[in-house]
Amino acid sequence: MTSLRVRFAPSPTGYLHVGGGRTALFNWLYARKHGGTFILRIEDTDKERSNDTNTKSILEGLEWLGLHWDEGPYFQSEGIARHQQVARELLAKGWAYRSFATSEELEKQRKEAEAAKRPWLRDAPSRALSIEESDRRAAAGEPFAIRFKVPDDGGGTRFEDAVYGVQERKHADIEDFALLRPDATPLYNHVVVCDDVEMRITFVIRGQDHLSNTHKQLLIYRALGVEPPRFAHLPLINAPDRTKLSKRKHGEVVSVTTYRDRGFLPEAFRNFLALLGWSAGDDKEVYTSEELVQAFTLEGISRSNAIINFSESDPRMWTDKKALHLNQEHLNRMPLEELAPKVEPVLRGAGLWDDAYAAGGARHDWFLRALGLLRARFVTLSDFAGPGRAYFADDFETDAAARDKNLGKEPRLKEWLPALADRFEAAPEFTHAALEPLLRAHSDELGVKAGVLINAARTAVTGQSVGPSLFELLELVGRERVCARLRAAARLL
RNA sequence: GACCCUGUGGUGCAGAGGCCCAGCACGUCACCCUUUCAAGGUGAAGAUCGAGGGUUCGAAUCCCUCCAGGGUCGCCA
Repeated sequence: MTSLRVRFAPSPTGYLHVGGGRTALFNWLYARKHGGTFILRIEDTDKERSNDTNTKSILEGLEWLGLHWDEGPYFQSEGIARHQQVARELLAKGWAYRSFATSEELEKQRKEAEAAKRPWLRDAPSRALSIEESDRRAAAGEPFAIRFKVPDDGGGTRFEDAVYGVQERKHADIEDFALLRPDATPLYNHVVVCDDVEMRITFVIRGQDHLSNTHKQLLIYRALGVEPPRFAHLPLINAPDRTKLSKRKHGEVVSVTTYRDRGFLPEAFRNFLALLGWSAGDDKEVYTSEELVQAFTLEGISRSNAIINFSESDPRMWTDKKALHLNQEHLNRMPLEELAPKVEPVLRGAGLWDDAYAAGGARHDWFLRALGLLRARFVTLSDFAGPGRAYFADDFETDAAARDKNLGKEPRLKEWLPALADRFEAAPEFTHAALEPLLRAHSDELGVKAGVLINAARTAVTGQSVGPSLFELLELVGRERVCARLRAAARLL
């Protein structure tokens, strides 16, 4: 009885993208739900394309997502000697053969196969070589790759995928794939099996792009005499144009760290990712992380590819609206005490942080009230430093459209605003309950609709045309700042 | 080309033969509330369930064909 072990095995040929993030998430959820071990393995066998920067950014992405691994990161490149050893064993046992065909010869073979309308399957001349002849040529220093000798027996491979169901493939449809290059460096299909065996992986959860590769890997398991793990393949995530997501084509939306940098909550992003290709079978959409772990099942994974919607031209749709919406939900449902530490780094980054806001600090309660009031209309954490800037600093910008709409149309505001400030100055207490009658009385006396003053005041005090209820916001910002801003706005008219 | 997978409103998902003249959410639109709104409330539009054939008393759900999209076929991962 071995315990459940799953792994996420990205190759560091790029940063962590959303598809990878989701694969990692599903592995993590599965492990968490069943008390298994979640392993991280970096597949860096392709030295040409792998680099440390990418590895770092993948780890960063996973950390931000909160997908903590129990073991690793292991680096595939560290096991090369073992991979080579296994390949030599396979060769010795007759499960593989030396493929002496040069690149040119292979290309020729493939062209001939194509011309004959047959798929290329084997390096037939090499495969037909006697062991003695093969040994002799190898000893003579002739370069060769090692290829798996797919049985010629009319049989096939079969496995039951947890998502896609029973999968069968005839040996006659599987080509003799290479295990080792002529320089003895190992290739993907071989390495994955070696490492999954070495790490005693019991369940492989990965992208659907590996579905057909699985048959090759099964062949290796069989040759090795090792019981293969179970498999679950995940549908792919595509771009709105239905093509594969790529940074070149689709830009930053595909990178997990973009979501971090744009003020996403990791739990919200996990929630979004989980819903891309999975559902509990009901209509529930907003999940806390605990609920997600509870509800997650492989059976709920769908087989069709999902599309992540976004638009390069519309900044409000820089990523999927659903993701944004989910973030807003999480932002608004989260206890304020939990939200506060998440907003802190954002404010720090914008130079808006005050240590008095911290838990136990003099202004902590005020800070929580501010977050509570502001978040109803905010979507991401970044909003606190953007449209929310005026609540934390005096050097905020006034939105041009807001100024035109609320301050620019009524010239008499030049007098009305300072007069309002005078009234506020004299108010016995600066609370929303006390402020509202004051403003309304003021507008009555002036014979204008309260809305004119209310909207002008909102823009003067916060720089925005939208925001929380004015009187609550005034109370929050405080008498001194409010009055100063009302007068300053009037001076600029 | 070969092999494999998929196909429910714009998007993400429900739906596992009758409860579906198809549900939820996002988005869109309208209205209400109101001091604003990218907030809240209410409501509307939007799907001949890829197409065509079957099976069945009855199909989005089962079968066949076709079409479309995706994946794999590398001495990439």
